[in-house]
Amino acid sequence: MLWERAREPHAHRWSLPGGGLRVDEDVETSIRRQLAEKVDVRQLSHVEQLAVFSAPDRVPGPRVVATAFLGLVPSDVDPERPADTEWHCVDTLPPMAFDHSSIVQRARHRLGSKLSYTNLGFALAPPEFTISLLRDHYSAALGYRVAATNLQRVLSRRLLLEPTGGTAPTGPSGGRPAALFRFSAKGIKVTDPFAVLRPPGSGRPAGGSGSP
Amino acid sequence: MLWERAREPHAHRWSLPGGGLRVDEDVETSIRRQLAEKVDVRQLSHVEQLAVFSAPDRVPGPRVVATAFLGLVPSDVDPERPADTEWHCVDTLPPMAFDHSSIVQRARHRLGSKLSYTNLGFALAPPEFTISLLRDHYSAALGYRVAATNLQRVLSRRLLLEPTGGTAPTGPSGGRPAALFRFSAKGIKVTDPFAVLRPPGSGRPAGGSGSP
DNA sequence: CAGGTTTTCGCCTGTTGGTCGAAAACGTGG
DNA sequence: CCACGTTTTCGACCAACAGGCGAAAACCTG
Repeated sequence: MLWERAREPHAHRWSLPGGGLRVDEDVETSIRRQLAEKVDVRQLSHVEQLAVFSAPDRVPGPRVVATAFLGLVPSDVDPERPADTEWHCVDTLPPMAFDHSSIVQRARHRLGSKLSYTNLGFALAPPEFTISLLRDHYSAALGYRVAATNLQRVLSRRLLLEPTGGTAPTGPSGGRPAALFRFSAKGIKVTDPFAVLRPPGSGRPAGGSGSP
Repeated sequence: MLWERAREPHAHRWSLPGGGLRVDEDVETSIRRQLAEKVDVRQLSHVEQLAVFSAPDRVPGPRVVATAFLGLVPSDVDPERPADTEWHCVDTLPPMAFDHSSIVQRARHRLGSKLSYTNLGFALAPPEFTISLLRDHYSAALGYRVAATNLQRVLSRRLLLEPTGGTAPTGPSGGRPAALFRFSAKGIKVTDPFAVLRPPGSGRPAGGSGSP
């Protein structure tokens, strides 16, 4: 979500929402306050620090150091917003102000990396969703098509998918109605990658069928 | 590596190296400059942004926002350093100044997370090393014992291990001399987790043995 | 009710990683 | 100089995991 700058510098170019840090708030409080001036922050399903951008010449004039955040909103909500802000596709970005273009690139990269190893995918989906919707989100974020079969199996194994029993309304061209799922709170909370080198005891001893 | 503060506030408490950002440098340049006042920065094998710490009261007096970094040094080097600095074990830290204790915790967590999914392990090892040494480093950083067999297989599959042909001197209690390896530059450079949901084409089609 | 569409499920395959045991290569002490 | 302990290395086995169909299920339209 970008907004179009009205004043110099970089007038009429698109910009990420943000602003100055006050003396009595930390950076996360600040970014939520900045965002609240544009949209309803309660819709935010995920917020995390991305990185500090601090090149001396990244902004003309006095020195400005930026702490960039990655924020996600479920795909079914379109928060009320002022006239100068608009949603943009990350693949077709307009000319952007300052170094905001590289910030977006970094955010996209981070999202893709974390998607398949964490629960972050659920931050993109509404409370109840179909596997197909989830598949579309994953495909878009990762840049390649993922199979619905694998997605469901992987997430089910981690006890993250819980069927609601309901089914989604069928599409305009027919087809079997998709089952609805929700994010199971009893599932594994994953904010870090799973370890490839696991602790001992997570495997099974080989049953020695026994050559003599 | 910590240094003992001589002056108030928090005199005689241990502190992470750091200092103010100059107007003509970015944060990474700055942290390298700060560190250069203590040790030989050329020994640093890895440097990455960790997080911003910005609680309004994290430092008494005027507001200070910190960008924390994670820096690694190979285990065989012990850089020259002034008298007021010292290496400490992360499990037994002394009373620390400001919020530096939580910064260290965060860094330790990050190291463990990234270790098994990236090439970061090599930043901890000397140019030539044995599998046992690598195993010890991984075990220490992850907090549990990893098997040398698995470690070697996992890293070999990623084409990261390259035998030098030499062997390490045998220990005081005998034992087979360990083969030496080096980090292969032709291996896969991994800074992000491997994707669990892989792109299509990475699996193999099922050979239909064919029920009628 | 025949055709098209979308979802769902089962089965197969290749790969990965944990475990274990045996063999190899070294030092030491009797 | 040879049995013994020690450490590393290698091969084999097994379970879990993830990708790839293809058939069946469930819905709509005409």
